[in-house]
Amino acid sequence: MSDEPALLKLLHKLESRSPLDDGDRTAILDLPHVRRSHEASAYVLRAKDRVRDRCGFVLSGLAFRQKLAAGGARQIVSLHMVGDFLDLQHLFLDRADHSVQALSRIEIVEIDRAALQDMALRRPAVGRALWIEALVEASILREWVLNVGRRDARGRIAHLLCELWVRMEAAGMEVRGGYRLPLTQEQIGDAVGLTSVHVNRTFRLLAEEGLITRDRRTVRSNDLEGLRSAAAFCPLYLHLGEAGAI
Amino acid sequence: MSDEPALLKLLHKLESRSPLDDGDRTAILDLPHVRRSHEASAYVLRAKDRVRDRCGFVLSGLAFRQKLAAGGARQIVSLHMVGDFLDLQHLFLDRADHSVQALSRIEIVEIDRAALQDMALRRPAVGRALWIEALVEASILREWVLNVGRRDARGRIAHLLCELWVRMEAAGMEVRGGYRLPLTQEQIGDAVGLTSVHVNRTFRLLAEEGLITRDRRTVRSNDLEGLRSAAAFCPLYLHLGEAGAI
DNA sequence: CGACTCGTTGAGTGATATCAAACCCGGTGG
DNA sequence: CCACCGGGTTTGATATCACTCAACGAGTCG
Repeated sequence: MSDEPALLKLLHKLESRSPLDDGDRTAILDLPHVRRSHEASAYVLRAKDRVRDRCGFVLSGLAFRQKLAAGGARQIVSLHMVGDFLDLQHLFLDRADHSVQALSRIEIVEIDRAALQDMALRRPAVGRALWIEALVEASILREWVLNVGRRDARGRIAHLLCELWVRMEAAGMEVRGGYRLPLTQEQIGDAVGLTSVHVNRTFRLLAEEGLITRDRRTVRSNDLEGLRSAAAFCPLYLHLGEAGAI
Repeated sequence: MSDEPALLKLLHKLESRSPLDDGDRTAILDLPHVRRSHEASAYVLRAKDRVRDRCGFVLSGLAFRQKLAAGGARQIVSLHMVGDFLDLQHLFLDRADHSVQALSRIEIVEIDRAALQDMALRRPAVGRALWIEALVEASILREWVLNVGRRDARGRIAHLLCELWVRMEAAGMEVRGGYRLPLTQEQIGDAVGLTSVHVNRTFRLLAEEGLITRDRRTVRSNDLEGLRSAAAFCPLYLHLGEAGAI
């Protein structure tokens, strides 16, 4: 339970994106850092604040990014899990343009921001890995714009479920025919631009179609193909196959 | 009309994001490059293609990024103008997750991709500037998710108009009480997740409210404050004040 | 002048929101 | 062990925003 494993996880993640040499590896493992955890719904970062001098990397649990519209409407703009960076999006920006919040209890490593900036700019292999991380996140944002802008309720939710399915698998989480989704229906609505009531009805619809089954907060599917086609899900945008150089 | 000015424009853009030294400047001006132009609606890059080995930087004209949903519905996920990079989003990714298309006739400089990657990874000051560019673009994407997910038609269009207003001014384009918006109403709809018919009605509504006036494809406003408040526009997400380090 | 694309408008429909109530379940305290 | 409480879920009834379909008008290009 030392914090050695924490940086190892970070190392593995980066290495999966770009080949590193020994210098890179030891530099990563030498990064000044602190382990922390947040309770569900705790803020990791608040919109409009000055960006913190530590950068979080998720070790376990889920988190999300959030923006508020006038009138208090909320939009969740991304979801994050093991192996995701929480502050890469602000690595070189000084004002937070959105909030980051824990969804469930999460554990993170906080890395010194200046040190991470330095790695990004002065260690090409690490820099490449970080670039890829940031670019993939932007790609997911584009898919979310499409999701919210051009799919109906059924497609939106099906797509969200497919995306999480694939991302969780890729992140090495336990996904065997289903997974735990610790979002309330209201939060799901905030992620896909719907009302909690309509999310509920749409879940029922998907269940009636035999595409999913639900129990508490776990979602399962015996018909993943059906779900994918309901979502018109194409995982290219997750850039999973690419290690940066093919 | 040599292409000297092209790289100078690029240089100025980068310098506005991060202070550069002489070595950076000459490296930028030495970048292998080609000047090109595209006719309106020409593709600069197609989704699912292998990413090209040149990176475009806009000198004049407008371009947009686009994704298709099943059934042919289209979503425009971003708009670009002078001083924007067209391929930064794929700088370290190998498959295009979206298409890039010219909106009006555009002029671009195409920079050798490997050379730009190299600058990003090996010239810290330039790398920082490129990071900021990419991160701001992601920030705009988050705002678009919010726009499409949580604002009504009036708010969405007002917000788009405000964003373009501010970005065009910041890019040094001529904006004096109004600007030319070379999008068809259908394209505007594709950008904000509405039908062209509804875009039309909403424009009329905004005009009736005295928030805008239209003539052909130019939009003007005598009541920018009113328009901003209709959009609940807060320009923080454009990160214009920040040079990267405050 | 005809053909086309884009903008405008009307009428009818449909998807999603809103409001409100009941229910379910886990947690807490008597 | 039961009663209660509170957040989340489920369901119904109704309202509304935005979509669809369809026609017409206006500008542009050959």
